[in-house]
Amino acid sequence: MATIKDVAKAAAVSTATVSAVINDSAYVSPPLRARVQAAIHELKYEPSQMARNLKKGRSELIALIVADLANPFFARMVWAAEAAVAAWGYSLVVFNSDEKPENERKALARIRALSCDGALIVPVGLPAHYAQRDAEGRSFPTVLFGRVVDDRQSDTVTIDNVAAASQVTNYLLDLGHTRIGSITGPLHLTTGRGRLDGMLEAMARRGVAPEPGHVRSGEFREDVAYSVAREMLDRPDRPTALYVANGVMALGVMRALADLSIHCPNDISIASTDTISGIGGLRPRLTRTEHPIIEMTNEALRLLVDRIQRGKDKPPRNVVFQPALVLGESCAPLRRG
Amino acid sequence: MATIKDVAKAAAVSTATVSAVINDSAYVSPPLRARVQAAIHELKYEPSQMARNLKKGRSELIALIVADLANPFFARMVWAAEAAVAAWGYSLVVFNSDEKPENERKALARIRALSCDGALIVPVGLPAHYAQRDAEGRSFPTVLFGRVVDDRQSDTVTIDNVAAASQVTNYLLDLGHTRIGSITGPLHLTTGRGRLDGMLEAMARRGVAPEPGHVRSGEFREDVAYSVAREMLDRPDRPTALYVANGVMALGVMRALADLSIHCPNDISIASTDTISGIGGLRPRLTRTEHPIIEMTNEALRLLVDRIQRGKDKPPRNVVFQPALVLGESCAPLRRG
DNA sequence: AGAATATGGCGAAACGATTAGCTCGGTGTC
DNA sequence: GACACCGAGCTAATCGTTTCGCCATATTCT
Repeated sequence: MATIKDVAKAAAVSTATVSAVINDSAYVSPPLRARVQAAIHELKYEPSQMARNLKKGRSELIALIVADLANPFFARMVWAAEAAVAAWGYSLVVFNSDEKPENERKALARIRALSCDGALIVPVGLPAHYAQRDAEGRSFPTVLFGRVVDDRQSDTVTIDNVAAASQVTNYLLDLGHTRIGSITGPLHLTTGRGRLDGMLEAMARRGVAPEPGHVRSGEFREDVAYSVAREMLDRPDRPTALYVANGVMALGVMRALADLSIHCPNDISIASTDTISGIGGLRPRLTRTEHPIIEMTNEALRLLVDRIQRGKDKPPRNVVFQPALVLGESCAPLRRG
Repeated sequence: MATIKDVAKAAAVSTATVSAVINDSAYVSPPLRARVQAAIHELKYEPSQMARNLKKGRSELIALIVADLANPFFARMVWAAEAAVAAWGYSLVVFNSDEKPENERKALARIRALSCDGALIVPVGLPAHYAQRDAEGRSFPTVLFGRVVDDRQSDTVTIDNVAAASQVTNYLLDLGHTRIGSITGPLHLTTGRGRLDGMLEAMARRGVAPEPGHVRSGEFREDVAYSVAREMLDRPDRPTALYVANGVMALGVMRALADLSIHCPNDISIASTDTISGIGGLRPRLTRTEHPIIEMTNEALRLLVDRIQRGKDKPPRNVVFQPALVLGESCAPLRRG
């Protein structure tokens, strides 16, 4: 590769002038500028981003750590993040913590080593200090996404999980259901806990409560939801309606229903929270809340880039999005008797 | 951040010694080593990957350009690639060309600027010279994935598309179908062209050919497949079986069938090539070929890392994977009459 | 004993850019 | 004509590492 020195030599100017031409950082007379540009073209010179980064102390890299890359929800987030990051002139480095604190720790170390300019993190959920302050007391630009952890340093972008679950549950209650069950996510995550709380609250407001055994917690995984659903639904006292905590799990539940020959919505009503691409082909269409994941990701990156480019010392901001209820055909009014 | 100089000063040694301690690159006497390590700990020193990279001329970054990040197939590939890359000690920078040559060009430029050590590329399909040789004639380590383009410089990892389509088509023929239609991918891509060719070949071997209007090409997108299917299938002379070129499109076709109240497999048999996660919840289960995307991605990264670490001048290798036919319930024998 | 050989550690030159500070003519003002 | 001022371009220091070559000292060989 040609370096800036080669160009300087070829154009018979100093490296400072070449730099000025490249960056438009100072006035260079037309003849010189032309010579420099000719030399650049001639030598196929491209400035080394690495050298530039070292000097300027930034890397134009933004890191994304997601909790589960195999989950289509987060895959979609990667898609949105790549586009947003590119639009801001950065590149995206992707990490998968796979819900394991250990992997998250490794990724964070790697991010510091690469001197990424900032990080968008779907935390695994342990209370942690993500926005570690360095020696000078400046904190590393960080936006936490989707899950709330006890971190008063970082910006956060989340969805109102309680509201999402309440909306869905109220809809089921309005259809006359009272024997409502739920397959929840992990309860140490706000996305798991909050959705269960929202459901319980909504039921409590109508003076009902789920029966024991009708609320089962699991992981946000298709196969786990499948087995939990098979077990819960293959008995006479099964619920008449089921609230499933996320889209991936809903797929598992639908698969279980098919295997058990339970018809939805005739035999049981199913509703869920959040959505995943590909769910569109499912019949019956699922009644669910949709989360504006693209808008959320864009907003998160707006916050992040703002923190990178403007001050790192602004107070943290917390943006909460509202979910929207979308009706499918997976729920039916309770049949008496 | 503390630098190597600070550490050297604190431990009263030279920076060379600190470097030797960090990298284990030379013998350092126990007392000195201890002093240095103490200083490192004391100052919370972490070597700057950026400075290191500049000096050593590598970045420990591997780039991945996929043709369509919104496609679950490629999302899954990102998942596999992140894991593999991390296992090799690299980090993954993700780009989305969105099937646009212009975006791919930009991504390639960015990759060079970041001095990534290598790139795994799902090419948009234009004949191009990906493994550009630099001034010294060494080519940039590149592996092309999934689609064949005219590039004799790069390693490639692909699937045998013709075989995939043939298998599926033969299965439909064995069920007695002869009025077989197809919704194909873009024919300028080998994944599109090859699958159509495989289907036509298989039919030709049995002395049949699709009727005009029963082969329609589109894009690898759910919505495009949906509208093409609606149009093709909403007429009396519709095919009795349909071969759909990929998983995303199959979802769109199933959606069209539901809207048209055409029952699968009673009224029409559907089969497709490749698979996507989430398709598991679909009923009836799709008869399809499965592509070993994880193994393919792992193999591609093995080739890439090998090329990065061993010679860049080995002759290019081309690995072709074979698809496997997986039977679902979306196909039924032809009903005479 | 003196020469040859090893060995631990240091000094300083890279890597490829940016940028502060300087030089050196040319203008403008009084 | 002397003075300050300005603007284009250059020199050289710097970012934080790695690494080549060198220098003492200690060990071994003849």
